[in-house]
Amino acid sequence: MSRTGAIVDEPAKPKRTRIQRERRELIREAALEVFSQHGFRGSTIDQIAEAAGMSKPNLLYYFKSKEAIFVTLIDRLMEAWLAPLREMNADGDPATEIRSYIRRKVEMARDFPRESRLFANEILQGAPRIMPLLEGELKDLVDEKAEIIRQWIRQGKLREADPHHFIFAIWATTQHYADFDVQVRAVLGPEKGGESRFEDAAAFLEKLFLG
Amino acid sequence: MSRTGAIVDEPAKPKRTRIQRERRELIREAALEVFSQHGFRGSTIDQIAEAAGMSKPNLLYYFKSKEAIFVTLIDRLMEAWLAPLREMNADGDPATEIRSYIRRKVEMARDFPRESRLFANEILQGAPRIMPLLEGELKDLVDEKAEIIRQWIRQGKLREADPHHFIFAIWATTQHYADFDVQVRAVLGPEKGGESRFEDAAAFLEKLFLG
DNA sequence: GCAATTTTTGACCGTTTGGACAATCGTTAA
DNA sequence: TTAACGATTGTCCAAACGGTCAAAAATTGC
Repeated sequence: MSRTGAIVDEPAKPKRTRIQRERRELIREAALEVFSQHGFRGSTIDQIAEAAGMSKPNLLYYFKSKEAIFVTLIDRLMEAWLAPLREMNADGDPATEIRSYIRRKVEMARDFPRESRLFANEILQGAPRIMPLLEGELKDLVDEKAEIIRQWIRQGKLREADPHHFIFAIWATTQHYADFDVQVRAVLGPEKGGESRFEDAAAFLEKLFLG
Repeated sequence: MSRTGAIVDEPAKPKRTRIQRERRELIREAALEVFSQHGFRGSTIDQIAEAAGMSKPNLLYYFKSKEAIFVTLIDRLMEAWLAPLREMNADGDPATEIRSYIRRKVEMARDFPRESRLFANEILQGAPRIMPLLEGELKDLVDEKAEIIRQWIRQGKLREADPHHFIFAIWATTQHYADFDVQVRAVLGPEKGGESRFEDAAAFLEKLFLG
């Protein structure tokens, strides 16, 4: 009731020093690298510590457990993940809005593949840590945007289609280029698999969803 | 040179008894359940053994290591995985062939989600065990079918689009309903997330790719 | 029925892992 | 200068893990 206030989890007074902020960020970066490659269970604290250039006990001085690192990563990730969809504007031109959304998602697949894989891994394992978020914030956001798309369709500005599955299809196709990158590159081969593959994908997807 | 013949891996003479065949199949089923939920590193031999209703040493009597179980699973999986694409027939009606392919892939997402997740997991981790297959057999198959699609497009039977990315898009969207199932159900909610979601998805995807 | 073979298990082993701890080292501010 | 506090590390531990082994139990072939 008095000073501490919070019976719940997070530290009541983070009050981080400069070094703490820097080191925690350094650890997050290293952990992202390791977790996205090996998954949660497949990664060890030692690996993360080495990638961050510090000893294991030192890392555990900044994060009290492996789980704690993972959770802060997921938290940050979800923010960035929802942002592009949030920006879809009901008052904008439908084709332009959809096109922008696709472009941003492809750019994210290109520029933040580790984040995408981390997210995919979490969902694959049954989303044990973010289930409430999926059923709450995410569902609400999708429902809201689906309604916008439904109106665009009603106005004849977009092709007839189920808005929810429309959004799923954009997610699936764009994230595919991050999550299944090795397969994409293996199949395209050295010639077509160069860095142009993201531009090719974006062009293809625009046509697919708007053409 | 003489009797053994194979310098390579697999046992020259499997010569399995009835019990061995049954038990090995039982173990594969249990391993599929466990691996697809927790990934390779996240699964333990004990978990698999318990799921198969036997002791750990007993399981190791049938498969010499955890890795060995995983490998036979992947092998079987890849066969089933390539089959639908193999069936795409150059002499058939393009729309019908694509429609059938999409339907089969959606059915596989519905009926074999564990296999899909196992595969996704392997690719996510960089496909350490199936890279040669991706660059060889898979690439060849995709190139062959892409050529067929290219001709269909040239004949005006399909919309203009890059055949490789066209195939990727079908993979991504259909497998999404297996790999990201928890997210799909969370977003659709109890009403729309019932078992009809696969039929809805199939209908949506047909329109998307052929409409 | 019995010997040979296959199947099953309890006990065990070395290694890896997440994490705790106390001691040390560095920094800072009075 | 020094006391207080922040940062770092070597050492250690208990649990979990993959896998072995010898011996027991069950099955099979005669």
